[in-house]
Amino acid sequence: MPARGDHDARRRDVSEAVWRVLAEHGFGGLTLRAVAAEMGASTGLLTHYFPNKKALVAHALDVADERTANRPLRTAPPGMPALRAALLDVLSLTPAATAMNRVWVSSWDVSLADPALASRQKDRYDSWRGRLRPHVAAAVALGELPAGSDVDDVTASAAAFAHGLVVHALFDPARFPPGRQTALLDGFLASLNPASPPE
Amino acid sequence: MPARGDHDARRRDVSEAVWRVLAEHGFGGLTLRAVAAEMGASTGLLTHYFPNKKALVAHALDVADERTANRPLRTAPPGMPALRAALLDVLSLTPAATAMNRVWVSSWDVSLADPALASRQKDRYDSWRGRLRPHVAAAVALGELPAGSDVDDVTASAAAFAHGLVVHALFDPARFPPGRQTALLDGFLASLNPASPPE
DNA sequence: GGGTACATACCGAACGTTTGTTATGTACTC
DNA sequence: GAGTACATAACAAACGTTCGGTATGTACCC
Repeated sequence: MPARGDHDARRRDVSEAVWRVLAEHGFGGLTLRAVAAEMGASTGLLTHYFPNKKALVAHALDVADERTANRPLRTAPPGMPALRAALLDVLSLTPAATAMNRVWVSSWDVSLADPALASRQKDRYDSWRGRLRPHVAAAVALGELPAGSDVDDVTASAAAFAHGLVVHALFDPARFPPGRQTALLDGFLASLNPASPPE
Repeated sequence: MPARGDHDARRRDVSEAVWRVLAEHGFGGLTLRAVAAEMGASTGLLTHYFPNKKALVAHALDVADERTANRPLRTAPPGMPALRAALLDVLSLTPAATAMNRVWVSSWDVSLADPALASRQKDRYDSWRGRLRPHVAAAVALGELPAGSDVDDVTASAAAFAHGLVVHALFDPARFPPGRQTALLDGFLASLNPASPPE
């Protein structure tokens, strides 16, 4: 029996079961019974920790977001290498990352349908771009990007490119293996600096 | 009452009602009764034309795909202008295009969960890149892109960029109004050619 | 330290609703 | 009258949610 006071830990356990169900069956297969079965518990447990299904989903996305933020990130020198590393962290280069991306892409449906979730999703990508931005700014300062570059525009472009690549790789993993994803990203980053030769 | 023999037309009517429901409530809100109500009919009509819900959804996606292919496209000179036009056709520059993209993004959840739909979606994006590719090849031939460019890579990058932009614009339309989407796309296309100055 | 009081954690069943699907009925066309 | 094109009604299954019940803790009193 779990000791008292690990209420939050239990909620996290539930959220991870939610995550596992989503990774396998998508939102269409996400039911309270499926989640309960996934963690070997009853639906009573779920309702004990969450007022309703919507709250359960929202918390699962929050937990995943937090785990994404706290996972071991690639380290790289400031400027372009750091930007590259941050974007590589997002691509589907490992099975775990692929499963994660699969769920995030799936979540876009419910997020678009529910204003509250949509707002949260907007904030998420907003803050992601906010974390990318300093790297772009550093790259400009270091002369790795043209002096006239609009930092916000470059950041938004890089974010869009990475997310688009995630989607295409999810549907056609054979055509977008990790090596090609990396190569495409490198090509994109290289093209941002007109001075560098395409080697 | 519809005349006899327009069986396919009626199926298309149904699919467009499906589309409208999806645009407003996502797949979580897609029920046979909702579709029937949307077109002022009964569920009996739906089952008369489709064996089950899955077939109904699949056909709706096919019809939308066909409509996407046959819609009035921008015309532009071969090479980069044509590529730009083709990508602009995909962005959320009008309310209609936004609604369309919203549904496509939503469909990614079910598509990822169902192997049959996933395969179809893969083919769709495959053929889309196939339609983009000639423009890239023409741009290389015309000297608008570096002679050494890998046509497939550039095509894939452009497709990914556009789709990523679609997603970000859907969640944060205020930050990605049509003008900025166009500007970001132009910036991306300009960066593909190292020779052109950033004006 | 035993006994009472109460909160927490969870199960398992039940509730009412909604779902996709099927069956039946009706009107119109050829 | 056979067949198409629907509406209407009914179906069982599955859904989210509610709820009574039980087990297990902690807190306090004597």
